[in-house]
Amino acid sequence: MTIIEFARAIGVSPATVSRAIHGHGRISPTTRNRVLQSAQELGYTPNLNAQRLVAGRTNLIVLNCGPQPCPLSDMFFVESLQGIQEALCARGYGLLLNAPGNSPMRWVKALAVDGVVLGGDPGDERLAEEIAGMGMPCVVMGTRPIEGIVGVGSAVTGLQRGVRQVAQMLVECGHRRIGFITPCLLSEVLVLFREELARLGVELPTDYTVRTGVTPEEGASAARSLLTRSDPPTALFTRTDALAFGALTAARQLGIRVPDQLSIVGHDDVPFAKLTDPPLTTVRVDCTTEGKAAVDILFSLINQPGVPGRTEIIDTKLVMRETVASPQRRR
Amino acid sequence: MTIIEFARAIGVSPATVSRAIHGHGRISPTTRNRVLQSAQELGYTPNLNAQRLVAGRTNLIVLNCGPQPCPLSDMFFVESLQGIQEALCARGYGLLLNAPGNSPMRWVKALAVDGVVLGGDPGDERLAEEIAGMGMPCVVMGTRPIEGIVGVGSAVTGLQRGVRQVAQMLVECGHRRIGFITPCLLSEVLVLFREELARLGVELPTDYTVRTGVTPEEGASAARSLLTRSDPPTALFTRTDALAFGALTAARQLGIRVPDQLSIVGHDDVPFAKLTDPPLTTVRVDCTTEGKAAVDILFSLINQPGVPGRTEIIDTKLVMRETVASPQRRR
DNA sequence: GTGAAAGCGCTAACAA
DNA sequence: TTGTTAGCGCTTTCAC
Repeated sequence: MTIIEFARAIGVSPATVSRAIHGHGRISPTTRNRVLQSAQELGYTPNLNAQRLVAGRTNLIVLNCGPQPCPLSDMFFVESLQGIQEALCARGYGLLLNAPGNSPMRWVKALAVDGVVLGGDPGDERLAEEIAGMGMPCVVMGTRPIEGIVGVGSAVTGLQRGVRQVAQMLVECGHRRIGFITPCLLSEVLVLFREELARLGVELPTDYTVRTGVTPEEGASAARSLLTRSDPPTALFTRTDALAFGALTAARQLGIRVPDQLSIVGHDDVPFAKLTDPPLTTVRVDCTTEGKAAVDILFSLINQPGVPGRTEIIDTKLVMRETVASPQRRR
Repeated sequence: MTIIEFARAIGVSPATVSRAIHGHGRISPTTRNRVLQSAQELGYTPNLNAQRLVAGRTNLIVLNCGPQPCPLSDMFFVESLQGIQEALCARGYGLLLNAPGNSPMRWVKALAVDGVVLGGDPGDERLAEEIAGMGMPCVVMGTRPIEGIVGVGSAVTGLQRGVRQVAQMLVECGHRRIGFITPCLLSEVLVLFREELARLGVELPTDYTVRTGVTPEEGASAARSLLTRSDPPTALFTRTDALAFGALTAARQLGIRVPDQLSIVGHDDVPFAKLTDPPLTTVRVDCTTEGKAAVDILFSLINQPGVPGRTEIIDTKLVMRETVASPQRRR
């Protein structure tokens, strides 16, 4: 049913119907109520596409997520989604999910959305500029903000707090020989960790850091190489929980008790982290808040175009569970 | 830039531009190429909202997912998404994600989508009828199909195969006293499992089945209650992997070696199932295929309205890992 | 093979 | 307070 048919059916003009539905424009409460009730009864709902065409707004946001599947980013993805949907919902907005591998520019160019959230992949920087260049607001998530560009905001994870807390906690517990395992070539977490340890007077030698893959198996072998040294570390910090799972396995196989003889700390707090045996002490990344912040920033950009978006940093934090204790002599 | 501005800029009529872009209608290859190239150069893209208004089609599907967050359905959700996006993408369609807690009718009534995929929650049956009643095609996922309704199709997980395989495999291994743990009041899996065991001549007594919560902790205590009996089961089958994780922990705490002294089989094959120690033997649910099937069925409904949609059943299957062995005497 | 013009369903400026 | 009407940007008959 179109607005004309509906208006005719209840004996008013289309304009009156529109006014009744939107609430603005002068209209008598009586008419308004009558129209609203009739709409209910006759099941009239405005055609969203027509509304969008005339309004030049879609009340839609597109989320661009990286090339899935990756078990890790999957988790981050789902959690972000919670926050994004919540914030969107509160404003009557809908969420379009861009297909992995496709460019979100498709939606931007066709004016099919009012803004875009970039999930935080390498390459997002260039993408953000391009999007903003077309006058479409955009916000990046992930780990490194984009600043100073008109129409681009950032809601990112601040890795520093959690990593510092790990360093402090480990040192306070009495650990001095600490190992670090990462899948990255250049790990920001490693840099921060080493920095903070140094500040606390503890050195993290290069040969106590090992670079490996992303699977637990690879984490296990990395841990093994560290733990079978003549002067093994008393604690292990891994860049991801998956690697920590492997470390846990390696320790068990070597007959090293966790946490008594070896402390292990993961990073990311994936759902399974609390299910390991013992439950993994790790660093929580609050993607839900990050998603919510991203949308909040996006809306401030939508409502006030022409300015650089702000940057919000969501700090990580240490979650104490049961894989850390003061070091004891092995054997 | 509108089609009129663009057409004027390159010295043709809007109609010609439209024909060039869509490829149908009579148009000379020369003009077509010229228009296409100019569009590229000048950056003209048709306004999607206008296209949708005039076409009466949106090239958009809405996915309705249940009330999140639930760690389990989250996994299913992400996996389904892969299949859904893939199938959608292949047809040039986009995906709208309905916010949890909101009714997808919002999009249906406003003609903002061409079809809907229901994630598979209780209540979907009524919803499906309502949606189809408005002439909008719809497909349910999940575990129980909806059949015989015009405009409604189903792509569901068939639990039977995997469960049968578990029963057969366990019995073949020599297990006769088998325990079952579930969070459900009425578990279809339990029914199927008991049935198949009976067929194989093995009884599953009521007091070897325990109903508990969804967390691993609850799984652990359920397992403990079974394992501390005077005649404990030699194998445990749990309705979910999370419960199996708990069973694994319980066994370890009781000093029972898995799989030598106790076999454990989970269900769902969540990502972490392969990360347990030892890796969990479980039943795989192929949500990606299910999502893909759902979209395929939805499109057949979109292209041929007025008929009941077909039902596709995606069978589960046993994934052998390392938590099952032939039973040995404990102690 | 190409252009002119009518409408898709809605909103908002303007009239009444 | 309400109705009339001119677009929003596009596609698609229908002439040419």
